[in-house]
Amino acid sequence: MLKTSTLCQSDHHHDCISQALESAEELCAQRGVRLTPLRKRVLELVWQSHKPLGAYDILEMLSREDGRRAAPPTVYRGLDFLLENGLIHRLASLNAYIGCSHPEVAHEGYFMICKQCNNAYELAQHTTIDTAIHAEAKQMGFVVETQMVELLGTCAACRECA
Amino acid sequence: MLKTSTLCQSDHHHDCISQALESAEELCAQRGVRLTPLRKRVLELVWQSHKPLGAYDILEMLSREDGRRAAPPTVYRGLDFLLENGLIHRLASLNAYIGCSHPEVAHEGYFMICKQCNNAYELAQHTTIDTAIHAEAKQMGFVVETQMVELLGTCAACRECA
DNA sequence: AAACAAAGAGTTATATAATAACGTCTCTTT
DNA sequence: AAAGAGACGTTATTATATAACTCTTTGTTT
Repeated sequence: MLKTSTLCQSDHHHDCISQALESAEELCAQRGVRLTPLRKRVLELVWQSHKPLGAYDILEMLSREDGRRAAPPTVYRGLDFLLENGLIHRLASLNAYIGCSHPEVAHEGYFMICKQCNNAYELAQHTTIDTAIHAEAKQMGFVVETQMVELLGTCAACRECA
Repeated sequence: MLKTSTLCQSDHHHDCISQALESAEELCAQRGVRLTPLRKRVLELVWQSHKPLGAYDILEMLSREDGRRAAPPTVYRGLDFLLENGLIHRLASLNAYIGCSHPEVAHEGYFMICKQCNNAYELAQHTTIDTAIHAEAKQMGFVVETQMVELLGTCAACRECA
C-alpha cells in the first residue's frame, strides 16, 4: 500500500494507537485488572496525539464524543487507573499526560519536551541518567522511590526547520 | 554560647535565613534590581523552613503578619521576581517553592525530596547527572533549556529514625 | 436464582494553584 | 508640573484536581 508523506504520520499514529491499545489489553488481562470502555477511551485519546494532553482537554473530547458534558472525576479516574498500571505517564511540568511507550516494565519516565512542537520524547531506561541519579542518591544516603526528569528545550526536527 | 540540641536546628535556620537574605541583597544590588520589602519578606518566609512551601501557605503567613487578607497576586509577584533572579526554585512535583542555596550562579535545581520529613535537598551542580543528561540530549539532537529533576524518596536521617 | 459485596462510574460541590485586568501610588526623568 | 515606569492592591476568573455521595454493574456466595 502506497503512502504519501502527508499520510505517513497519521498512519504512524494509527499504528501507535492500535499497538498501544492492544498491549494495554494484554497487560490488563495478565494483571487481572479491567480495561473498561471508559479507561480504554481515555487511553486512546491520550495516544491520539504524541503531545502531552491536559486532563481537561481529554474531558472536552469525551464530552464531544458523548454529546453530554462529562465531569472531571470521570477523566481523573481513568487517568489514575492508567497511571497506576503504567500505561501513561504524567508530566508534572505541564500538568499533562502522555502514553507510555513500553508499559510492560515498570519504570520512571524521562522526557524531553520540545517547546516549539510540544512533542514529548520518552527516553529509554537504564540510561546513564538513571545510573548517575542513583549514584548521587547513594552518596547522600537517599533512597529514591519516584523520579521526575523532564527536560524542556528544542527537538532536532524543530531545530532543522528553524 | 551553649546550644542545646533542640535549639541547634533553629539556630541553624536562623543562620541560613540571614545569610540568604544578605546575599540576596548583594545580588540584587549588583544586578540593579529592587529587593523590595515585600519580596524580601517572601524570601524570608520561604527560607524559614527547609521544606518547600506552597504559594498559598506563604499567602497565609503574610496575611497573619499584616492582619489583613493578602491576595494571590501579591505572593505570586514576589515569587516570580525571586524565581527570575534565581533566589528560589520551584518544585513542579509539589507546586512548591524553596530557597536556592547558591543563587550567585544561574543553574538548574536538582532536588531530593523526602516523603517523610518533607525536606528538599538541593544537589550541587556539575554532577554526573548533569553530564548524563546532556550526553543523552546530544545523542537525540535535543537542545536542553530547562531541566526539572526531582527525586522523591526517603532521606538518610529519616531512614535512621525508622 | 437470590443476596450480597465490591468495583466502576455519574453527579454535585469544593479545594487548590495560578493568572488577567484594572486602578493607584511613588519615583524618576523631562 | 507632566509623562512614564515599576511595584503593589484589588476583584474576578481560569486551570487543575479531589471529596463525598449516589446508583449501577459485575462478580461472588449462598
